[in-house]
Amino acid sequence: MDKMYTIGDAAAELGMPASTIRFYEKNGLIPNQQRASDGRRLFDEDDLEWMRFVERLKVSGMPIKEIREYIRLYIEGDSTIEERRRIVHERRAAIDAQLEELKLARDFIEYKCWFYDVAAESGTCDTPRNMPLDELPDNIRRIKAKCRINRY
Amino acid sequence: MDKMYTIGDAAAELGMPASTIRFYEKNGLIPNQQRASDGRRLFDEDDLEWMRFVERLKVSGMPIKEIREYIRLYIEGDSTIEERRRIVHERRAAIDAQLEELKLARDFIEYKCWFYDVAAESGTCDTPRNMPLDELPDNIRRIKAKCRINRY
DNA sequence: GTGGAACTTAAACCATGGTTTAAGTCAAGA
DNA sequence: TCTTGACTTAAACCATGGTTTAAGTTCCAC
Repeated sequence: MDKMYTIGDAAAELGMPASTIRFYEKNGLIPNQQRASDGRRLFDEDDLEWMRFVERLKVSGMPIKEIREYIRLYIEGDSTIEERRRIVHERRAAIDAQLEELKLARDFIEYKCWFYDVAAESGTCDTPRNMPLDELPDNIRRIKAKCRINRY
Repeated sequence: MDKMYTIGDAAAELGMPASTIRFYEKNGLIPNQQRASDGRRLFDEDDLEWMRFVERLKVSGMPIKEIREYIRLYIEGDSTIEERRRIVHERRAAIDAQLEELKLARDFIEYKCWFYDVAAESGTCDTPRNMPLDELPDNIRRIKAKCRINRY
C-alpha cells in the first residue's frame, strides 16, 4: 500500500494533465510534496486523496487562492480549527446557493427542451409559443409560471 | 407596458454593471437592440426577459461563443429549429452532469463541516479523525463510504 | 447657457486558471 | 554508447469574461 506514483501516473489516475499538477504544486495546493533523490515528484495514496479533495473544492467554485489559504491553515495545525470550520461552513452555503441557481437554470432549459420538441414536431416555433396554458403539460406550466417566461 | 429602459435602468433591473451589458451586446448576446435617435441603447421588457435567459445559460456554464451561436440561429428563424433543439438538449445534459458533480462536492463539504464541528468542540482534529465508524452519525458514515474518505 | 450626470466608443487593461515552450537532466533498453 | 521517453525548471503564452480608461456627446436642472 505504499506504492509511489510519478507525476505521469498521478495525472493518469486523477484524469488531469501533468502540467496542471505542477501548476497546483507551484501554487501551494499540495502539502508536503515528496521528491525522489533526482528531483522527480513522488505521490502516495494520501497525496491522491488530497488532490481529489482539492478537485471537489474547485468544483464547488472555490478560488485557488482560498484553497491555498485553507491548506496553509491545515498545515498550521489544531490552532486553526475554528478558522477552517468557518471556511467549510461558508463553502457549504456557497454550494447550496449554487445548487439553487443551477436548478432554476435547469427548469429554464427544461422549458426550452419542451418548446423545441413541440416546435420540431410541428415545424414552427409558433405552435409552442401560442399554445394555450391549459394545453401545456403540468411541469411546463409550472416552470413557465415560476420563471416568468413570456415571450421567449 | 411599453416602458423603455436606459442601460443604467436595465443594469439596475438585472443587477449587473452597465459595462457588462455593453460587453454582451458587442458580443452578439442581445438581438435587435434598439437605439434612441441620439445613439443611446433602449431596452424593453422583452430585452430584459431575453437577458435573464442569457443569464440562465451562463449559470449553466454555457460559453459566450455558444450563446452567440444560439442567438444567431434564433434570428435565422424556423429553419434552425432542429439545431436549437439539439443545443438545448445538450445543455440540459450538461446541467445534469454539473448537478451530480456539485452534489458530490456538497457531500464532501458536509463531511468537512461535521469534522470541524467535532474538532472544534474537542479542540483537536484527532477526535473526528479517529472516531470509530459505529460512532459516526449515519449521514456522515454514508458519505465517508461513498466518497472513499480515509485520511483527510 | 452652464454644470453635471448619464450616456457613447474603441482600446487598453485585468484576473483567473491553466498550457506550452525551451532548455536541460536522468534512467533504461538496444 | 546512444537514443528515447519521462521527467525538471522558469518563463512565455493563451482563452475567457469581463472592467476600466480616455475622449467625446447629450440631456436636464438650475
